[in-house]
Amino acid sequence: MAVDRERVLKEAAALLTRRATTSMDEIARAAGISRATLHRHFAGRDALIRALEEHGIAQFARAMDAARLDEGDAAGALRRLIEAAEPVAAVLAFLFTENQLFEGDEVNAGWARLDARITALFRRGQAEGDFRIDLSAAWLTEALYGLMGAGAWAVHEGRVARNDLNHSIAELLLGGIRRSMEK
Amino acid sequence: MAVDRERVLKEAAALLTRRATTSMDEIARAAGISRATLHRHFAGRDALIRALEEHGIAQFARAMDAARLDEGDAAGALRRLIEAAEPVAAVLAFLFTENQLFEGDEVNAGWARLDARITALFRRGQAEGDFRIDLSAAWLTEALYGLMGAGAWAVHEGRVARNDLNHSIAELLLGGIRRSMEK
Amino acid sequence: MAVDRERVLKEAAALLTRRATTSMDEIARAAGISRATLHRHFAGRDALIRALEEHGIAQFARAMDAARLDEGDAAGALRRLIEAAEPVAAVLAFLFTENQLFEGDEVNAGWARLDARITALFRRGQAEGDFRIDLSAAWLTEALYGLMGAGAWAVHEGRVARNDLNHSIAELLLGGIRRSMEK
Amino acid sequence: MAVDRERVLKEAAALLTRRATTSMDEIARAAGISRATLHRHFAGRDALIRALEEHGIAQFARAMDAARLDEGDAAGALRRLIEAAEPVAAVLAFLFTENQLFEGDEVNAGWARLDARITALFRRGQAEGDFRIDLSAAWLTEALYGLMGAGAWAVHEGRVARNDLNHSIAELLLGGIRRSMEK
DNA sequence: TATGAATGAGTCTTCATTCAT
DNA sequence: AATGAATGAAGACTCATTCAT
Repeated sequence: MAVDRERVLKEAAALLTRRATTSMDEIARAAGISRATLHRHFAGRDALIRALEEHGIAQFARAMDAARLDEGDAAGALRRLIEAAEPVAAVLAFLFTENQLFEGDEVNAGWARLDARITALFRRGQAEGDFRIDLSAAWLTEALYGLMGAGAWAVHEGRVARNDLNHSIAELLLGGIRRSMEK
Repeated sequence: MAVDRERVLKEAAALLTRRATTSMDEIARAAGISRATLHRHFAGRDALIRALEEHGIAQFARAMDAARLDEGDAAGALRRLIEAAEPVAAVLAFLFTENQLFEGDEVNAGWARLDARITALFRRGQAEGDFRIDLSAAWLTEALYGLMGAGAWAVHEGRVARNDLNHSIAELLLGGIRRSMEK
Repeated sequence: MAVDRERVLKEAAALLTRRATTSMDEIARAAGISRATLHRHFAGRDALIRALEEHGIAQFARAMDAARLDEGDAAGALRRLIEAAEPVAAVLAFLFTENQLFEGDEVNAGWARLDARITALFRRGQAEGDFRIDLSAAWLTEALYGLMGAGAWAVHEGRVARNDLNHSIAELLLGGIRRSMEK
Repeated sequence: MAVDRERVLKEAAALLTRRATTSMDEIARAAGISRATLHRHFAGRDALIRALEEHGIAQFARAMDAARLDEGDAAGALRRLIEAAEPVAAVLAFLFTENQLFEGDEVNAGWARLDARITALFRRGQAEGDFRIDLSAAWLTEALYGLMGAGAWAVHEGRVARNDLNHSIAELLLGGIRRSMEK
C-alpha cells in the first residue's frame, strides 16, 4: 500500500505548526508509517520541511487562483483570498516563522512570487482608489500574513470561533477598528 | 566579573526570536560566556525561556504603565501602547508563538493579566463608542499581537522603515485599509 | 531474464575489493538488478561474501591446477602459479583482509586446503634445495599473498604496468632485491 | 581528567585494524570514554580516521627519521626502516586498504611524501649498485608495504613469531627465496 | 565564580532485510 | 522471477546538563 504523501505532509504540518521541534519519529507515527519509511520519502528533516514549503506554496497559489484576485473590486478579491487561504494559514505561519531561508533557491523564488501577487492586489486597490495609499502595499502584505497567523492561532486557542475567523480578519483589515459615521 | 544577566536575556531573545531552536551553546556564545556558566545562571533551557517570559512580561507591563491606558480616548491610548511596546514586540512575538504553556503557573497568570489589560482597553473603546463592537475585544487583542509581530519582522527584513512602524500598525488597526470619505 | 549470478559476483568483487563497506544497494545497482533481487539470490550480505569466497577459492584452486604445482622445479611452478592466479589476486586480497573468519566451517576448510597446497610447494622447493630454509614455508605463503595483493593494487593505482606485474612479483619473490654476482 | 588522545587513537587503530567496521561505540568503550566524548574529540567517524591517518603518517615519518635512511648502505637502511616501522605496520595496512582517498588534500600529500622517501631509498640502492635495477623503485615501495602488511597479519594470526618478523621481511625482500651459492 | 571537559539521553539517518504485488 | 515499498535494528550524531578544577 503506497504511502500517502499528502497525508504525511498534512500530519507533519499539523504537528510542526503546534511544536516546531516535533521529532521525525512523532511525525512518522502520526502518519502511520515507520521512521525509516518517512526517510525513504523525505531524505531528511530538512527535506521534509522543504517539501512542506513547496506544498504550502502550491496550496497558497491555488487559493489565490481560486480567489480570482484580478476580478471585481480589490476589497472583494481580498475577502475571497482570506477565505480561500484559511486552510493554509497555520502552515504558512509556521513556515514563515521557522523558514531557515535557504537563500537564493527555488523555494524562496516561490515565496517571492506569492508575495508579489498579493502586493499587486493591494496596489490595484490603491490605484483604483479603494485602498488608502499612505500604507505601503508591502506592509499590507505582511500585515495580512500577521493577521492570518494570529487568527489561526486564536482559533486554535479557542479565543475566536472558527466561523467568525474570515470575517474577523477581513473586517479588521478593510475597515479597521474605528466606528465610522457612514457605517 | 559578574555575568550581565540582562545581556544574556537580550541576546537570547534576539536569537530565539529568529530561530526557535537556537541551542544553548549559541546563546552562550552570543552572550560571551561559556555554556556551563549559562547553566549556572539559568537552571536549564526551560528556566531560561521562563526567565525570558518573565522579563518580557515585566517589560510589557511597564510599557503599558507608560502608555497610561486609562487616560484620554481609547484610540490615543492604543497609539501610545503601540509606541511604548515597540521595543518588546519581537520578544513578545516569539514567546507568543513558542510559549509551551506551562499550564497553570505564575507566568501564565502574568500573560493573562496583560491580556486582560489590553482587552479592557478595547472594551473601553467599544463602550465609549469609539471602536466598533462587531469585532470581539479578544480578537482585537490577538490581532494587535499579530500586527506587532508582523511589523517587527517586516522591519527586520527591511520591508518597512523602522520610523514608519508604529504609524503603520496604528493606522491599519484603527482605520483599516479602506479609503473613507471623511479622511 | 535470469539473473547472471556470475556477473553479480564479479561486480561485487570489484566493488568490495575497493571498499569493504560497499552497501548491498551499490552492489545491486552495479549488477543491474534491484536490491530485493540481490537478496533473492544471496540470502544476505554474509551469504554473498560467503559465495564470493567460495567462488574465489574455486577459481584459485583451478588456477593451481592449471599451474601444475607438482611438475618441474619449484621456482617454475611458482612462476606458473603467480601467472595463473593473477586474475583472482584482487578478490583474494579482499577476502584475505576482510575474512571475518566464520570459524570452523567449510569455507575455512577450503582456504586451509589452498594454503596447504602453496605451503607444500614452498616446502618442496626447500627440500629440493632450491629455496632457502631459514624462511618458513608458512611465511612465504603469506608473503606471496601480500605481494600479489600489493601488485594488484599497484596496477590499479597505475604504479605498475599490467604487463610487468607477474614478472615483478616472481622476480622479487625468487631473487630478492639484491644484485648478486652470478645473476 | 583529560582524555588521552593518544590512547584513543591507539585503541581505535587496534580495533579498526582487526575489523574495519568497528563502531564508534566500541572504540569509545575501548578507550574508556563515552561516545559523546569521543565525538567531542573527533568530529565524526571520518575525522577519527583522518586523525588516524595523520598519526600514522607522523609515526611512520618518525620511524624513517630514526632509521636514518641516508646513512650507510641502502640494504642496511632498509633493514633499519623495517625494524623501526614495525609497530606502525598494522595501522598502515589498514589505512592503505581503507583509505577513502580524500583526493587532493594534505593527508594525501603526507602519504606522497612518505612514498617518495622510500622510493628514494630504493633508487639510491640501485644507483650504488646494491639493488637490481630491473624492478622499479615504485614497485619495490609497494612491495615493501605489502610485505609489512602481510607480516603484521601473519603475526596476528599466529603464523609467524613476532621475533622473526623483521628478519623474515628483510631477508625475503633483500635476498629473495632462492638459495644462492655464496650463502 | 567561571569554565573546559565529560556524559546520558535522545534524535537523525542508514542499512540489510522482508513483504506484497 | 523480479521488484517497489516498507521496516527493524543499529549506528552516527547532537544537545542539554553535570562535574571537577
